[in-house]
Amino acid sequence: MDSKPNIQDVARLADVSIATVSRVINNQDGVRKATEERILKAIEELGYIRNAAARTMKRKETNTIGVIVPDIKNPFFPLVMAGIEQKAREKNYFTILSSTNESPVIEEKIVKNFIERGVDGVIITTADENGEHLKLLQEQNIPTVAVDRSIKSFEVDTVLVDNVKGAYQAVQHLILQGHRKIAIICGPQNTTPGFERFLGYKKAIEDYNIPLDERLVVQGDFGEHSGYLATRQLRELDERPTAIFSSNNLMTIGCMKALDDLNWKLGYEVSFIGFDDVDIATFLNPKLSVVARPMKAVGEIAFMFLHERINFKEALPKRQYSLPPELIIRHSCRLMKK
Amino acid sequence: MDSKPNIQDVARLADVSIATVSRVINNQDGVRKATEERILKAIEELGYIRNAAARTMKRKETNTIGVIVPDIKNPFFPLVMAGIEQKAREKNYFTILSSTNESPVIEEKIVKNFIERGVDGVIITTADENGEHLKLLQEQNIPTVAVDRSIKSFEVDTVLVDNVKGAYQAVQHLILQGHRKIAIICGPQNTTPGFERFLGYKKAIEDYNIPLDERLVVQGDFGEHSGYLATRQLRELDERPTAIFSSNNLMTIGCMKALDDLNWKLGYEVSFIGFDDVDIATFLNPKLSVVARPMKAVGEIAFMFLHERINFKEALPKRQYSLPPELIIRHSCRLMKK
DNA sequence: TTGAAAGCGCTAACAA
DNA sequence: TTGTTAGCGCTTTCAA
Repeated sequence: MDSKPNIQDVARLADVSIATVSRVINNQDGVRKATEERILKAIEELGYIRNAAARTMKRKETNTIGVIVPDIKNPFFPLVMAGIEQKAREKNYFTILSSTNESPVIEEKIVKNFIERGVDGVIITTADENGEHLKLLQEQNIPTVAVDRSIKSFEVDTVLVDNVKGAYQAVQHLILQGHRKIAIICGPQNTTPGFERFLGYKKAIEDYNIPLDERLVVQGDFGEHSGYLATRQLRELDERPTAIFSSNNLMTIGCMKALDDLNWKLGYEVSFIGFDDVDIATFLNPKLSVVARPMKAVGEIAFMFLHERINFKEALPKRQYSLPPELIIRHSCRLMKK
Repeated sequence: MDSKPNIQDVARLADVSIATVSRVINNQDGVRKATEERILKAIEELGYIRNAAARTMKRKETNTIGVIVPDIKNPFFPLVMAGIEQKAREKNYFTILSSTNESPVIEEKIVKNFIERGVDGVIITTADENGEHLKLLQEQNIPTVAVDRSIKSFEVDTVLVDNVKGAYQAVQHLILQGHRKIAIICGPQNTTPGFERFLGYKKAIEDYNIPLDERLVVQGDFGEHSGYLATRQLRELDERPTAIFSSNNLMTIGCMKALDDLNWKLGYEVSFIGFDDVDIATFLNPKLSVVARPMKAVGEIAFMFLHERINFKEALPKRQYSLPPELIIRHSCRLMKK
């Protein structure tokens, strides 16, 4: 067991040719039982493990998919990942995950590295939807699925949650409670989720004949701190909103911290609803109403798409799947007293 | 651009030998400027990307480390991962992550797959500390670092947080507030964190001459639901505890849900302190006191250990690093009224 | 400064 | 049922 044993060593020990050993380690038939056992024994004895690099060189496939997320610390992604991994495991695929820290530069490096490694496909939530830095995927003809954020510069299969509908429902709920001064903490408008959720907000107030008040529209960056700042800004207004809609989980957390610091009474002085369910939702008093997304299902469908794309490459037209969000009513939206 | 271009295609187009191309793509010198530019141009034109499999075959190293965690959905791990990734990126290593779902069987498969791929090392929080299923790592002489949970069956570098100390401080804090009926929600006793935190608990009450009351020791499995159940069980006691110490983050969450359901007033009727800081800690009322762990530092040190081990293999003795936890006092532990 | 060529460990086509 | 052999795409040694 000096340096790593290879297929040669096994063949020699079992007194057969390497071709026969190859058959055994690949579970092909056409090997006499006794021979197989001898080989298995040799493998065991030497502690032989097949070299994936060499195998890949011949086979041109790795049975591995790469997953790229912008921020592993955002709980949304581990949940999506769990869905991907489960389905992948069923189909005998391996999954490798990398996080870009929201940096397109790092993202590009990761993509390149994944391609070098010959992943059979990639699932990505990009740090920059314009997607120029992802052209490699297209050029190299790598099956790709976009999740949560779409890619502008070329066509890919995409799995999204219906952001417009989710935001609409949330805001509608507020309106039906009698609110008219409804603020929105927006995500970045150059991202699909940020833009579409704002769209849903606008659509809802429009449908109910509420004029859009620019002062109630505050920009955030999907980060916790921006939610905090936005909330403080809203509090400064002469005419304060009676309700707030936050566009994502992290900003919701920031918003709650601000509410607490400002002593702005959740549910009483200001109603609240957020996009994305969060851990803290049921621990607050009152409990937070939210629009929840089916993260695991997102991951599962993303993998199914990718798997089909890997196996039929050109044949399929590009698809987009939009999952319905779910409105979860708890107690943070109160009826407006007239 | 029919099938993927290789080094041959580049060489042909640039009218040089493949050796020269190889020099360029590996940034070696000894290539005339003009030649280099011609090659670069050819690479660009063809969209050439070097094949990692072929490269690995020659080089015998991948500049990649594998990370194995038991549950990607537990926020502890993404945070550790962030620390690993950051340091790895600095040293030009790539990181691939897989989650085992707490299954030693899946874990063994992942380990094997990582070895097949020739990872230069692995960082692992194992699903089964006895570690028989990890012998491969040892046999194949793969540099390995254990994180958070140790491995019994062979020696590895290990990075832990000082569980005994953390639990001791937490329980001591309770004692100094005048509590004597202090319950513990334990983790599995066959895991290092579960066992050691119980040890810290015992040590603390012993030091302060409080007899161990078996009824106040409830077993959990580190999962949320077990924390919930444990809390209900404690509530049933004739002599209820005046304080609870929970051994990890998920059980803390379960415990909080139970407190709420049982209408058992946190801080007033029962004091609480938990191992691990949690998102919800500062949103509860009163805010939760906890023992926090430096997750990112854990990841960083784990990578540093691994990196040294990769570069000096045999030379180093096995090391164990124990990080100090931090006691964060908020408001969930109240002074006992005499 | 450049090129020729050996060979890394494996799979698969073909032959026996 | 088993063996021989030609590469897969690259790095690296040696020679020019």
